[in-house]
Amino acid sequence: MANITPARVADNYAELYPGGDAQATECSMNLLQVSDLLLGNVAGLIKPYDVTPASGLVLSILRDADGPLAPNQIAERLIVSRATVTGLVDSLERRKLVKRRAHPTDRRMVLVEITERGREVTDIFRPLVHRHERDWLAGLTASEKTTLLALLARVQAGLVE
Amino acid sequence: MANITPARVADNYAELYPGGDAQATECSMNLLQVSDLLLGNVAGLIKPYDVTPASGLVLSILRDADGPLAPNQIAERLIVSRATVTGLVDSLERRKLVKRRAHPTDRRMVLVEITERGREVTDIFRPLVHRHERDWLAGLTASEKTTLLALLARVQAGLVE
DNA sequence: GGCTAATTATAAGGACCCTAACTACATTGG
DNA sequence: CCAATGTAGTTAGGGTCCTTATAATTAGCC
Repeated sequence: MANITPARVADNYAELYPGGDAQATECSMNLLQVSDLLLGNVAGLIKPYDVTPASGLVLSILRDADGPLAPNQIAERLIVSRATVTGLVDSLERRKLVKRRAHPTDRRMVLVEITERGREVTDIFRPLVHRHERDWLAGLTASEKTTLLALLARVQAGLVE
Repeated sequence: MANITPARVADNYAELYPGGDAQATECSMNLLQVSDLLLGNVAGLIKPYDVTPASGLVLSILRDADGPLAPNQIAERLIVSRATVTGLVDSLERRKLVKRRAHPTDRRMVLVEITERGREVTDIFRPLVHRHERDWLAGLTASEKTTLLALLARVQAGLVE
C-alpha cells in the first residue's frame, strides 16, 4: 500500500521564496491532498450505487429540497455553470433518479424532480457516507473539529475575496 | 459575484442520521469546498503561463529533483497511475518544458528531464503561487496555521487507514 | 410590437484520471 | 543457459467533471 504522508515544503523554502510563507504553502498543499483523499474515499464508497460525487450532490440537494428545483438553483448551490448541471441532470435522468418537468408558469424553465427511486438510492448512500465521515474524523475530538471548522471558514474567506 | 459561505448540514441532521456526526460531515464538506476554491484560484493564476495544476506539479517535482526522474517515481509522488504520468509528460514535452531520455543502464526505463525553458517557467509561476498562498492564508496567525497543519495531518491519518 | 434579460440546452473541447492489454526489457531460479 | 516471472512505459478506450460560446425559447417591460 502507498505510504502517504503529509506534504512538506523544501528545507530551503525560505531562501528560495523570500516573499513566501512556508506554513501557508504547507497548509495549501495538505488541504489539497487531504481533500483528494477524502473525495477518493467518498467516490469509492458510493460507486457501488452507481452514483458519482457530483451527481450525488445533485441528488442530495433535491432530496432535501421542499419540491422540484430549477437547474439554475442547482447550479448556484453547486457553484458550477448551468451547462454542467444540464449534463449532470441528463445522466441522472437516464438512470431514472430524477425527472424533468415543465415549469407551470414560466415556460423557459424546467423543474428537476427527484423520483421515488432517486429517494431510495439517496436514503441508502447518504447515511453510509455520513457514517464513514464520522469514522474518518474519529481521530479528532469535538473541540478539535470545532477548531478545524472555524479555521476552514477563515481560509475560505481569504479565498473568495 | 457568487456569495460563497461555509457549508452547513441540515438542522435536523441528528434525527436524520442517528449514526452520524454533524461536525464530521461539516468538516468534510468544507474541506472539499475550500480545496475546490483553492485549486480554482491556483489554476487561474498559472493558466497565463500555460501550465495546469497537474502539469505544474510535475514541473515542480522535476525542478527540485537532483536530476532526471523516472515516470515511475513521478507517479509515486503524485499518487497517480503511470499511465497518467505518461500523458502529463507527453503534454509537457510538446511544450518543450521537459524532455525524455533513455536510461543509461536499464533500457526499460525512461528519464524525464526538465528543460531550461521548463526551469524558467517554473521559476516564474511558483513564486507567484507561493505569494498568493501567503495572501490567501493571511487571515490566520502563525500558531493558527500550525494548528491547521496538525489537524490536517490527523485527518489524513484517518483517511489512509 | 419590440427590445432586453433570463433560462435551458447543445456543441466542442480541455483537464484529469483510470484499467487492461501490450511491448520491451530485466531478473531470477532451476 | 533459459524459461518464468516481474517491471517500466505506453497505448487504447473510457469516464467524470468542468468550461465557453452559441442557439432557441420565453418573460417582462416600455
